[in-house]
Amino acid sequence: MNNNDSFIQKLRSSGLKATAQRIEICKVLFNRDKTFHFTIYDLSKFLNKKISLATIYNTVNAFKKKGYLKEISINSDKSYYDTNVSNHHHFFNESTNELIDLHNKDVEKVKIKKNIPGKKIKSIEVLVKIENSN
Amino acid sequence: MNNNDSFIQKLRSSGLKATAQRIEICKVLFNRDKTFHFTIYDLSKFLNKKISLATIYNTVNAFKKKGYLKEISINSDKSYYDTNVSNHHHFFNESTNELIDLHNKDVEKVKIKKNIPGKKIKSIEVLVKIENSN
DNA sequence: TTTTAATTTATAATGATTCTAAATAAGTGT
DNA sequence: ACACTTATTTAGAATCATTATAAATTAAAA
Repeated sequence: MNNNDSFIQKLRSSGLKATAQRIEICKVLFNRDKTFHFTIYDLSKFLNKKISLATIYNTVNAFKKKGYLKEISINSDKSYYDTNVSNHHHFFNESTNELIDLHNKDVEKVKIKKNIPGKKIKSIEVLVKIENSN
Repeated sequence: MNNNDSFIQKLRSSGLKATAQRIEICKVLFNRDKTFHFTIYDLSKFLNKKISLATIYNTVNAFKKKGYLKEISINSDKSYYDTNVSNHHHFFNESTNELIDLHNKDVEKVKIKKNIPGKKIKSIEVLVKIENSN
């Protein structure tokens, strides 16, 4: 089974049609050793005008809904996404607007001593903002 | 010293001219018992069309730069601000898009076991996403 | 009071994202 | 292989938050 086939399976198994565009996007996003942090603009540059911007948005939103991508919470004018959908955290380099993974093992378990009645915790996200230390 | 005077002092002491608009905005933001979480849209509703939207943006940005307001990191189409500029964290109710303070004393100290060479940590923010538990 | 620079403002511009609706293509059944 | 149904793609328009512009106003200093 080659790479494309695995993407086709992945797409079909979640009820998405395996279109050429989605497979192309899968290749950019998931054929990687390390996790990929990106904006729509970043992704569109990788795709090099081969795919319409509307489709890129549609696909990223679809993948997010299916749990293949995760949106990262930072205050920015644009959305950042992460191919690492497991539980983990981030450094955000405010000098370069760059994200760096911060694995769970590198953060001592975050313990919340307050609970909100009638609500349950969905996720706990730690964002460590960093800057040049000179 | 009445309230306005204290705002005038506050503004002047940080090199901002004490304009009627800024004093009006100070009253909305800082005459409160509890901290105030808001968007520009929220604030403009409180000000009830008395002040131009451009001025509201300018002022919020100026106050943020001076450290009177803090921007909160959540992935949203708009920016959220907080009148509590001390070190603390947040719950974000995903059902209602509402923010709730999570004081430092209610979070066990977040310990980061990884450091990025040449960078220093500027802030550590914890965002606890919650939803209805039924 | 005069002066100067900061501020306010309406409006235009920008940029990210979503919407629209027509054309295309995937997957299903024959 | 073929037709059918429905999802998807797409260009372009629309929307929404935010910033820029540039002329009029005003605060604060001289």
